[in-house]
This record gives sequence, structure tokens and C-alpha cells, in this order.
Amino acid sequence: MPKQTFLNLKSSKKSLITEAFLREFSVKTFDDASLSDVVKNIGIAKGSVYQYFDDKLDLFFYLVQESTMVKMKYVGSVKREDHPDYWTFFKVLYEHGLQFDRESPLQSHFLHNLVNNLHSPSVAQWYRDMEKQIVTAFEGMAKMEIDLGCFRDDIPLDVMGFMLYKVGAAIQNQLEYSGIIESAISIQKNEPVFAGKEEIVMDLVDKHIQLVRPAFDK
Amino acid sequence: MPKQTFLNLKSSKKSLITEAFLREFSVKTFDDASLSDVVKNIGIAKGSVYQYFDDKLDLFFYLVQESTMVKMKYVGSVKREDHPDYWTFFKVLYEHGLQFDRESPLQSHFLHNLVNNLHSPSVAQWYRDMEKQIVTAFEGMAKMEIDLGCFRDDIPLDVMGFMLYKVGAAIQNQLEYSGIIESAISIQKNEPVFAGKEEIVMDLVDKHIQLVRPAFDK
DNA sequence: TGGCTTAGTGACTGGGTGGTCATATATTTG
DNA sequence: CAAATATATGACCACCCAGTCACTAAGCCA
Repeated sequence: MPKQTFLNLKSSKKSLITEAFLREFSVKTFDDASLSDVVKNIGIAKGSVYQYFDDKLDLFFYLVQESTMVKMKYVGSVKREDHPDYWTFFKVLYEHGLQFDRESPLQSHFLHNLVNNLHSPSVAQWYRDMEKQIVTAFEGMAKMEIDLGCFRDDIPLDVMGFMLYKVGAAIQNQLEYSGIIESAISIQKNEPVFAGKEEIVMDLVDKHIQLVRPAFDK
Repeated sequence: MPKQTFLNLKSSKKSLITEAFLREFSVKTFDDASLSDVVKNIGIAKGSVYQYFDDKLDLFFYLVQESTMVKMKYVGSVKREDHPDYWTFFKVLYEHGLQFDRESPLQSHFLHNLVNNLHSPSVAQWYRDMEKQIVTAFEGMAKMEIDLGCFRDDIPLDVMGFMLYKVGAAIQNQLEYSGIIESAISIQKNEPVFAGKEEIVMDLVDKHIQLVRPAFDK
């Protein structure tokens, strides 16, 4: 958690710092991100960072928490019960994600890049815990769909939940793989992750759903 | 490529070195792997490494190449045309992979861990190229299945190929995620990646296939 | 034996890092 | 105004790394 000193800062300086570090962590691995570079760029002393945060990890977690909170404002309101099936629910979730991306591009970039920090030893354990939460959430959704009679019930729940998680991630992967989105470039241009690619993205989402549905639906 | 000096070494020393570095790169990221540590452990001078290889990357690529060649001896003989459908073909491929793992555990660990090097800046570009090759191979297989009338033809080929790649990888992911395999531990105990877990693994392969088939089959 | 080629060595270089701390500067309080 | 408190600073520390190089040792051949 940031120290009181940081919270006391006037908000323009707070966001100067926050945004600079969001940028750095969006482009580099946790271990590769360089505090020295960032403070040089924004013209504050390295010591200041340590008046605001305990250490690099503390700073990183603060950014995770803030970005997640912002994203939640967008996707938190999307409820399964307002949609006829999991897949339209999923699609709407994605649409709200795009809105988040448009309106909070830095946070979006940061969260988008989180997965790249997977194997930075310093955050590996933490990442495992976070992944566990996500997978558990997907398992819960799968369970609900099975109970509703929407998903098939002949596959172990953990297998189904895990695959649901992976096919969700696969869309993001393919977008990056195929070069449709190039987060490293778009962040330099101060653009959202999906800038101008919204239709292509939603189109790919449709294709993925169309492909994958028969594996899950009853 | 290793220098002549390395190739001239008597094979016991060659494998001492090879195996020590396979171990190191199996447990750490490319950037985190420490030549200094390894040479200390096996009792040779750091300078020697640079008489054998141009640099760290050269050494790494040598290990990739060697390990891949060994694995190919196992899986190279498995042909699609000897099996009734993609899924039994895939399963047999996996079985041969398990044999490779049993008989060449160090190479297996190394290749297993390759994906963790994904975002080490020093190898990121190379990894992209490798991934491109793999995805292309999966696309080719998808195309073949469509032409054979086995896979559905209403999904763009690239989407299908990419998903085929991802669901293949998902098995490995889930094995690691669920703690069924713990490569970091098994390598310390000098055990293969899948030691004693063969039935569980093949069982999970079956479950994945059962789940995912309806998405691809016509 | 001596001479030549190949292999092996480890102190050292240059560079980067996260984190510290004594000191200086603002800002608030009385 | 002065005193006290909260911020800001940047030189500095300890650490670790890949890679170099002048030098030593070993093996081989005549």
C-alpha cells in the first residue's frame, strides 16, 4: 500500500507518477522495469519513490489494484442473469472491456500486459494466486451453466472451467499474435490497446464463440 | 553454433556442460539464468564457456536445437495418415512425447520450460518466430482435416488453427496449474516432467479431447 | 627433449539495478 | 516571525551480471 505521503500529494503529481509507472510496466516485465529510468523521465528523485511506496513490489501492487478498480467500474455491472446465455453475456463483457480500453487506455494497457509478468520471479507466486482466482471464477460460471442445463454435464468441472478460461484468453492471444493489436506501438502513440480495431475485435470474438460453442453447449 | 573447441571436447565433458545448462535454463528465465552460477557449480572457468560458444544466446540456441532434435526422434515418426482422425493422431503424439520425457528428461524439462522464456527481452523476437512456425503447422493440420471432410469448414482457417494450437497447449497448462506436474520440483529430484503421472496425464488428454472435439469435428 | 597448438583460467571491466540516508527545501503551525 | 514538521533530493552502497584477456597448462609431434 502506498504511504500517506503519496496520498497527500496533489492529484496532478499523483497521476504524473501513476501514469509514468503504468507506462513502464505496460512495456516491460516487472523485473525489467526500471525505476531509475522512470524517475529520470518525469524529473523526480529516486528517493521520492521510496517516500511514496515501500518498494517496487508495493508500487506494482498499487497499480494493479487501481487499474482493476477502474476496470471493475466498467465490467462490474454486467450480469449473467440479464442475458439469455453465457456467450452473449461473454460478448457484452467484452464490449464493456472495449469501453474501458477507450476511456482508460493506460490502465487497459497495464492490465493487458500483466500476463507478460507471469514469469518474473519476483511476482510469479503472486501471479499464481491471481490466476487461481480467475480460474475459480470460470469454474463457478461453468457450474452455473451446467446447473441451468445450458452446458453439457459429461466433462469434469475443473476441465471445463479451465478450458473456458483458456479460450477466453485465446482471443487476446490471437489478436496480439496476428498483429491486429500491437500494444507496444499503440502505447507509444498514446492510443488505447484496441484503437480503431473495435469491429475487427468483436468480429473475432464472434468467430471464436461460433467455433467453441459446440464444445460447451448441451 | 558452438565453436570447434566445444565439439572437440571429449563427450563426458560435453555432456557435463550441456546438462548443467539444460538444468539452469529449465529452472530460470533466459535473462535470469546465470552463467556464473553454472560454471561455479560444475567447476569450470567462466572463460571456458566463451571458448565453446559466442555468447549466452549462442549457448541457448544450441540447447534448443539439440533438445528439439532428440524430441524429433520420438515424435517424428508419428504420421497423421496412420490414424483414423486428428484426435487419435494427437493422442499418439502425446504418448510418444511421454516416452521422450522418460528417456530424455533433461531435454524434456528444457523444452517444457521454453515457454517461460517468452518475454525475456533477449529472446522475445526469436520466440515469436518459433511460435509463428508452430501456429502455421497447426493451421496446416486444420486445413488438411477440412479437406478430408473431418473438420467443419464454416470457420476461418486462421481462427481454427490458432485455437487448435491453444487447446493443445492448454493441457500442459492445466497439468502445471493443477499441480499434477511440478517441473521445478521434479527436475531437482532428477525425475522426468511426467514421472509416475502418465495415466493421469493421458486421462486428462482424453478429457480435453472429449470436450473440444465437437468444436472442430464436422 | 623442445616447440607449437589447443584448452583452460579467473581477476577484471563496464554497466545496470533496487534501495538508503544525510542533507536541503518547502510547508504548516503557534 | 520562528520552530517544527513533512517532502524532496541525488550521491552512494552493495550486488550481480555477461563478457574479456593476458596468462598458464596440457597435449602432441618431431
